[in-house]
Amino acid sequence: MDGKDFSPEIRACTDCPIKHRAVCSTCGPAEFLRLERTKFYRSFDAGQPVVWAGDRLEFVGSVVSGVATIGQAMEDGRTQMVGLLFPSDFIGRPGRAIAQYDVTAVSGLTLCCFRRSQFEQLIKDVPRIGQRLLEMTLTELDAARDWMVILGRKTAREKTASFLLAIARRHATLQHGGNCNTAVVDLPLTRELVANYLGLSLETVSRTITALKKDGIIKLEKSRSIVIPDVAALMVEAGDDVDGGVLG
Amino acid sequence: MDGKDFSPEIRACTDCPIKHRAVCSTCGPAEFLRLERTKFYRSFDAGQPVVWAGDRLEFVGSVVSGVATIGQAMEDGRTQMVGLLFPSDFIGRPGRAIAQYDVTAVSGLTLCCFRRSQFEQLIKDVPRIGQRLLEMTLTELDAARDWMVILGRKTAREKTASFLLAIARRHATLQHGGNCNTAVVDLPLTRELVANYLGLSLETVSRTITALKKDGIIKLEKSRSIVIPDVAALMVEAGDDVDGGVLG
DNA sequence: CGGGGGGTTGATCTCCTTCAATCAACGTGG
DNA sequence: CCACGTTGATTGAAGGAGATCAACCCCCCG
Repeated sequence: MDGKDFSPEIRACTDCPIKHRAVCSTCGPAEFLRLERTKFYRSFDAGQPVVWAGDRLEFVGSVVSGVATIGQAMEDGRTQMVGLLFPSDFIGRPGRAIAQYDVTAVSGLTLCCFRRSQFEQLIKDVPRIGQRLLEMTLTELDAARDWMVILGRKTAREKTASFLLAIARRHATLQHGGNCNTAVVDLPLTRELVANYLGLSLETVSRTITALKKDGIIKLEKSRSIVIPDVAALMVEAGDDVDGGVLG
Repeated sequence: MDGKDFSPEIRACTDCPIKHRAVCSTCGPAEFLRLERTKFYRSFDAGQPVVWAGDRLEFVGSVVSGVATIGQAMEDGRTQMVGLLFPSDFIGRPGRAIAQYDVTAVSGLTLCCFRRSQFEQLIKDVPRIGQRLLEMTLTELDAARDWMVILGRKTAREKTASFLLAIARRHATLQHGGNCNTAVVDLPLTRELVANYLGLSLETVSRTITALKKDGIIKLEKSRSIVIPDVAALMVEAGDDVDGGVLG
């Protein structure tokens, strides 16, 4: 319920950068008109909370730009990240008034929001929106389960490699168009947040990245800008099947 | 694609033990008629695979009775359980032909199934089924995220306590009707499978259960039958907020 | 009686955490 | 322009939680 209340200039849905992937991606012109009447934008500065676990959340929305984290804190201060939100990802849950997790803006963040009650009605009126949300939620569930394998069974090195690959899959600037075996990753997170995601200490993350660098698996341009000269080699480090596919 | 092909006696949906919680719980009499025309039952013995990751899965379905696990294996043999399926839980994903995870029957298992193609049509025709599936999937996603916290940040003792509580929440025979602070849990899983769920070794699970017993937090009737004399005390061990609520 | 699955317990080792110091980059105000 | 404080990152040393290897027990069943 914090965050800046001013809206960026209202944008037409047809110009929206996330229209092909977001929850609204199956909408037609008539439905966009309805969305445009009820949607509103919210922006958050880096570090600002979008909502705390346990608070009421009266809106749902899509990330238009920026990155946010979904996390949970234990009383003694331990924290675990349980999701990472990139543009087109969805925040909030229809049918639930109380947030289950902390959501925090990592970088500057802009959301395209709807009042929860209105969105619930929207789902009833426009089944394809509900279908799209189901599709997205099933994908999220698979991602969460993949993450459970990483958290439960992988070593620090495998965890770190897996993380770099996951970011690469969503964010990478691919080089060498041909085989696409080289990638450049700009980490949106600090070492501490990466550790938080991987269930490690930040020191271990730092050491592991250094080790991967020493072994020639990655190169650091800056501490947040990482070159992967051989994606397949990194996949081996991640302990995944290297089933031929590059950046899955 | 294994499993016994004979069906148990076909059951009327109105007599079905899971009709109040399963994906069909929002259906009316007319919709039940349609389900009854297309549904079929499948049974699996304890230990049998329902489907392997990577295999085609041409049906979706609900657990009618028994328990199944969702898991993933790494090439070197490490495995991590990513879900536990009890009666009324849903298996399979509309829109996906290839299973993402291994599903295995833990005890004798009976599923109420639909051909995937037919179920996809069903969702289009009957929006409330899709809505119910969305609801269930969102709940699963929250459960998966809670599990990520357990896997990433909790100690062996906290993990074990959390697991016992989770089973208690779904399975417990409550005693002392008044305050409901005592519960009896019948573990559906071996120590090995519990370890698999918690991202631990089976030895650590065994030691931790012994330790909890020595500390009076739990009592063992048999190795699979566990008495929780004071649920609140176990919640403290789990490292969760003991926000008053008993068995959430 | 033998065999096997499930469970417990012990000894050792190792990977990761913890605590701590140091460093690099960056901005700010004197 | 340079001291400084701050934030993020790296590196080192020590300790511990849990894995691993291995023995043993218990109970059921053939």
